[in-house]
Amino acid sequence: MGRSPSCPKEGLNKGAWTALEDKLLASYIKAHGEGKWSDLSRRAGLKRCGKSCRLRWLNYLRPDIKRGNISRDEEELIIRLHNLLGNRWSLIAGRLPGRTDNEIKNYWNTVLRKRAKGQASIGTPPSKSTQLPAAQHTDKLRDGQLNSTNNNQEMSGNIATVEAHNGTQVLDSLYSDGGGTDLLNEQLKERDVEFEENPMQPLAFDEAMFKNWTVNPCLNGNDAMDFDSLALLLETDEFSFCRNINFQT
DNA sequence: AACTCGCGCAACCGCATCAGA
DNA sequence: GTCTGATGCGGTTGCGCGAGT
Repeated sequence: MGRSPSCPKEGLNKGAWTALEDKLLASYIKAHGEGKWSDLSRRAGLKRCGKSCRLRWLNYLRPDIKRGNISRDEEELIIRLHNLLGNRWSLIAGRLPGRTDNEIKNYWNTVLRKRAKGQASIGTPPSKSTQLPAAQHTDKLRDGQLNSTNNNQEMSGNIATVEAHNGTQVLDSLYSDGGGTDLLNEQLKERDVEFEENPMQPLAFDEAMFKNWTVNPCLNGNDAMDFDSLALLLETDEFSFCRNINFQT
C-alpha cells in the first residue's frame, strides 16, 4: 500500500474558497455526481487539489448539510458517541444527519472540550484523545456540573469493544436503547437508499464543440472544463469579455 | 481610534487504507 | 504479490473577527 503523493504545490489555489469556485464545484457535482475528485477538479475548471474539492463539498456545499446551531440532543449524542468511539469523528458524524466530521471535531475541540476541561478536577492528567466522562454523566455535563468521577478505564473498554468489531453495526446494537436513535437510523437508511437510486449522470459530450472551445484564448488554462462549468464561468463578470466571442472556427 | 488578544472555524497536511493494474 | 493512484480520516494550522484595553 503505497502512499499517494501530496497535492502538487504549484499552480493550485489554496486558502479560502471563493463564491465562484463554490458555484463551479456545486454545479459540476450536481450535473455529474461525486467521485474521481482529482479529475473532477480539473474538469470543473477548478485550480484546486482534488482533496480540497472533496472536503469543500462534503463539509459545506452538500445540499443536505446542516450548519451551526447544534441542538442539546445533538450535543448529548456527540458526547455519548465520543465516549464510545473516541476521536472517530466520521463515525460520530455518520450518526448525526447533516453534520460533518469536521464540524463535530471543531465543536468538540472548542465548546465541549473546553467545558469538560473547565469542569474537570485538578490532578486528572489529560489523555491524548481528551475523553469526556462516560454516557451516564452526560446530564451533569450538559448542566455544567461535570466532575472528575469519570471512569477512563470504563471508556477505554467501550472503545476497545467497538474497535474489536466494525463500524456502525456495533453502534446500532450499542444504541438500541431507544430514544431518538431509531429515528436517526431510519434517516440514515433513507439517505443510503437515496444515494443508491441516484447514480452518476453521464456527461453529455460533443466532440466538435469541445475542439472549438478548447482553443479559445478565454479559457486560459481551463481547457479540461466541462460545458456546464465553462458556461457558469462565462456568466461571471470576470469573464464577461468572452461572451461575444464566436466559438465556431 | 488603534492595538492586542483570544476564539472559532475553514482548510491544509500527513498518514492509512482501498482498489485496480 | 507488488505498485500506484484515489480516497478517507484525524490532527493541526492559521486567518478573520469580535471583545477588551
